Amino acid sequence: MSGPEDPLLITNVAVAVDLAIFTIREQRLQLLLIRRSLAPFRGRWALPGGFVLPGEDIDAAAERELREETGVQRDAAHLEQLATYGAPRRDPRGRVVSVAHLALVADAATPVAGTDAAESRWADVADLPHLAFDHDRIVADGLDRARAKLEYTTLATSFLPTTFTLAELRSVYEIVWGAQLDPANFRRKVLASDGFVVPAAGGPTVHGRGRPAARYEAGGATVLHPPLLRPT
Amino acid sequence: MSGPEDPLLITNVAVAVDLAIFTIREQRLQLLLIRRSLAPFRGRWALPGGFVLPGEDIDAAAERELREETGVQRDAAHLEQLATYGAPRRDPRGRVVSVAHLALVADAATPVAGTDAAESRWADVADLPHLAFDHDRIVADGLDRARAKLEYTTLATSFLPTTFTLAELRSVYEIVWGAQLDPANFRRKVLASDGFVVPAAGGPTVHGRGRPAARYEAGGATVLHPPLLRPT
DNA sequence: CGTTTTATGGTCAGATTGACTCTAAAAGGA
DNA sequence: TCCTTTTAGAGTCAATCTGACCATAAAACG
Repeated sequence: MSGPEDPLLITNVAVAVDLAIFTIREQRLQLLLIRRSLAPFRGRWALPGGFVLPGEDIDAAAERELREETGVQRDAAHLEQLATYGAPRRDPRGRVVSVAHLALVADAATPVAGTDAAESRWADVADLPHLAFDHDRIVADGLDRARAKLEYTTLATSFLPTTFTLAELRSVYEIVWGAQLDPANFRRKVLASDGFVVPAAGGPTVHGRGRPAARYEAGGATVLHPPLLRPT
Repeated sequence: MSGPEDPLLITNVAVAVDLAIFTIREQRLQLLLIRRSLAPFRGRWALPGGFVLPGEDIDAAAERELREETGVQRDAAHLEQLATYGAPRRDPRGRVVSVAHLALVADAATPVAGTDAAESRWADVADLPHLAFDHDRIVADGLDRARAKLEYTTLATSFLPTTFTLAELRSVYEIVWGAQLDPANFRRKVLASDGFVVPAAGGPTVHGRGRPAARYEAGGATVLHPPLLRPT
């Protein structure tokens, strides 16, 4: 593009980042919500987010927000840009362009505490309230992205702690996709995918019931060849 | 996110859209470039783009730019948001956040004429000059996206006119992926993909050499089940 | 100590894939 | 006209992959 040659064309635009932060808790896919304490949409639930600071990179702003809201460091979670939402009237106070991000975090590492005072909670994705602004759409887009990316990337491991069993990994897929997978076939495909998972050092788990499962950790791979397709 | 509660936080940010417009001409994947007539990067090639007007939706701005640069209407091409680039120093004049878009257009419908005066050309993707701003990265990201989306969507048809032969469709894949595909196997997979292509009304083509091929047109499908994976 | 539960290894028929072969239908040249 | 060249399109076949199962292993529970 070109620069602001004509200052008259420059709208006073504010740039924000909003985060759709997903995790899996209690066997359910959940999303972090913040209750707005200010107008507009005061009292309404919304995605965590905030303005990009002067001189701050957009990616850095997203990382900062993720850290502020969950205490999660960049390397302990997956964070990627989702899409940018800039309809003229999406914020009644003025032109605000929001660069939405998708974050996947592990359960253990995401206390709701540590937030900047505002009330927050993990909400079941299957039972979300109507959100402020255009955040309903952002969440829908984020869900689509997450579900699709499980097929051809190793992203599912982002929902899990450092080491995990194949049953836990399968559970991630089942919860995100809302479909049952055959344990034996899932194992075969995952183990055949080069670099998806590698055996972890420690011994088996004590899961409580059933035969203890071997522990694995994420391998170096980030894309899956071939993909692990959703059941039709 | 929340609104501009503190006016001091609002940087004077300009929002632009930049377009990576790909087409296939002369059996090569090409990208539309504009030569900058103003500083910065004056004389350097860059992606077409411009500022989002006050009150204009970002998507609308992208459609407008596409129309201005190529004369292509929205429905005759594929246009999607790619990513947003907002590093603080990406534009030396000030903070400019660019919402990059990816466009795929058919050859016939894209004259370089009709442009707003600036010099423009189609450049081979394999032989691009060093572009202004961070446009090299935008192009690389757009290429990755396009190559990946050919696998699991019917996007390849966007490069072709309304009706086309399977050889032409295969050629799109081969040019974008830079790999040869077996004609017979390609045909089998495409015809087996429900709604990818449907036979066109008109008779066969006279291609010049060889047996004339049947004409097809894009079917209603937009995603491919199963995907048409790149050769390994 | 038997029952239940889950992990993990195998089996098998059917579907899919990649590599090829064969025929059809045109153009171009001798 | 007839032969050669070229590409479209149908078909074959072995290797691989997939989904649906079955079987055994290793724990907890009563």
